[in-house]
Amino acid sequence: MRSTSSDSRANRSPNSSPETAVRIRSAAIETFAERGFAKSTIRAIAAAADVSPGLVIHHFGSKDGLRRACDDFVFSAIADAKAANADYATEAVREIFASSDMSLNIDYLTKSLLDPSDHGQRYFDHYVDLVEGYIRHGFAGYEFRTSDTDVRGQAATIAALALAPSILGSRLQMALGTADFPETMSRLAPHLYDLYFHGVITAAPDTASADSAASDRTETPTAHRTDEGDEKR
Amino acid sequence: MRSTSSDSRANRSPNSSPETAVRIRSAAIETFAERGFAKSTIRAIAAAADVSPGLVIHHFGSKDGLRRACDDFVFSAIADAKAANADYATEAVREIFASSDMSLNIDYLTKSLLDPSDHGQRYFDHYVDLVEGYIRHGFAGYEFRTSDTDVRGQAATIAALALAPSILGSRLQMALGTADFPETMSRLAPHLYDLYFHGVITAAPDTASADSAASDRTETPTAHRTDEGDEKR
DNA sequence: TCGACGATTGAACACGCGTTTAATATTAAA
DNA sequence: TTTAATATTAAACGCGTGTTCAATCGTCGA
Repeated sequence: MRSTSSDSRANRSPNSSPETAVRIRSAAIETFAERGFAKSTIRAIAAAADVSPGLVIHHFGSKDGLRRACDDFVFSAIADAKAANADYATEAVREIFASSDMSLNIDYLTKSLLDPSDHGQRYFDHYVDLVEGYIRHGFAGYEFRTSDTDVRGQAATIAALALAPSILGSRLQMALGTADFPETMSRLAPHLYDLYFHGVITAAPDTASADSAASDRTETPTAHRTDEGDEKR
Repeated sequence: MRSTSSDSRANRSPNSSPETAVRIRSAAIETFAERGFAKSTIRAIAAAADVSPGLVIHHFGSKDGLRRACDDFVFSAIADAKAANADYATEAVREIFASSDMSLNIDYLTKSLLDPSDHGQRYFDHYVDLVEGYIRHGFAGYEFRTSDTDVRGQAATIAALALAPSILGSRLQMALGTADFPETMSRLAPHLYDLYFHGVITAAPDTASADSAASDRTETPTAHRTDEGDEKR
């Protein structure tokens, strides 16, 4: 339980403590972003930061402590970026997270979303908030159809779908034969554009074929439905 | 610790290999579906199947062998279900996978999609094929807008988005306060319905506000864009 | 009857993991 | 200079993992 990072009292420590701690944290963020938390080993992170495994523990207390430090850093980095871009935002939705070093943070958060961590949930909730704000008040000139009865559910839906390309990035890349993630995204872009502007379904079987722009239903003929009966989950 | 349920010792003949192997595989599929491959231990699977860890290896060679057996079984189970439902299909897209025991398989494949396994990719490719077929020829009375230039990319896009609710099921459940996955899905359903039928964006900033139903673009003002510059991935 | 073979098990092995520990190096304060 | 405190490391500890191994049990063909 060393108090770390922010040194307790006036000590520019003998060696290079803060600098080294930052280097370890950076290596950890990269490793976590690439392999996920569970598959990342302290030894690998230590090697990437060119220090001993013991030093990682010394500075962050434990692997979970390291994770918390990374979570905090990434989260506030994104919050800062959001604040900075809030004004002259020129593109929509996730475009806020578009700067070069932000893609690393996105990878990190995407991985964080996939293993059951509190921070991952916190990030997802925050992201839903963000989308809800966009839906309600627009974003960068774009305006959104707003659900009459359940904007929160609408925001959660859009948020989940919007994260899919990042989460399935490597699968999409393989399926489409694209070289890297940006290329994959520009391949998807026109279809996302179409979907968000016009939808994809043009005709329903028999019922409800001509309900033009009515929002919100609770039970529908369901153009897209998922599991029905199941046990756990 | 060997407890009741299905007796294995007494009347069961010495060689109950096929039945036992099936029981192990079933336990493995459940465990993998719930916790993912990496976090599932052979000991846990063996306990769930009421056998010793060694027997799991004896029947399947290794943990990877067990995984392969599970992959094959789930994949062909889904293929069979698809073939069976191919005719009187009544709902769209993933609805084929809607029977009670199929939700387990979906969980399994969803997990398989998230860690880098060959079978996960194979499943994703297959799923894109499926969606592409629906887009081209319709499904159960639904008709889809078809991209002029890149149906494959369109199918991959829709496929990825369609998987998002399953992948992020627990996150959505927490964010919305829903009780279980079916409830979560019925919360999302109307918004998915709206999105797939009509889209969500109603007005763009300045450019391209009145292109009504034009499909396919290669560069757009991008209602939904993602990362731009990044290094790895 | 009897031997052989496969199913099955409990114990143990080898390994990688997060973490601990004892020792050393380095520096600020006295 | 001395002293105290921190940074840092190499080695080892404890644990959980996948897997191996020798032994046991039950069945079946001879």
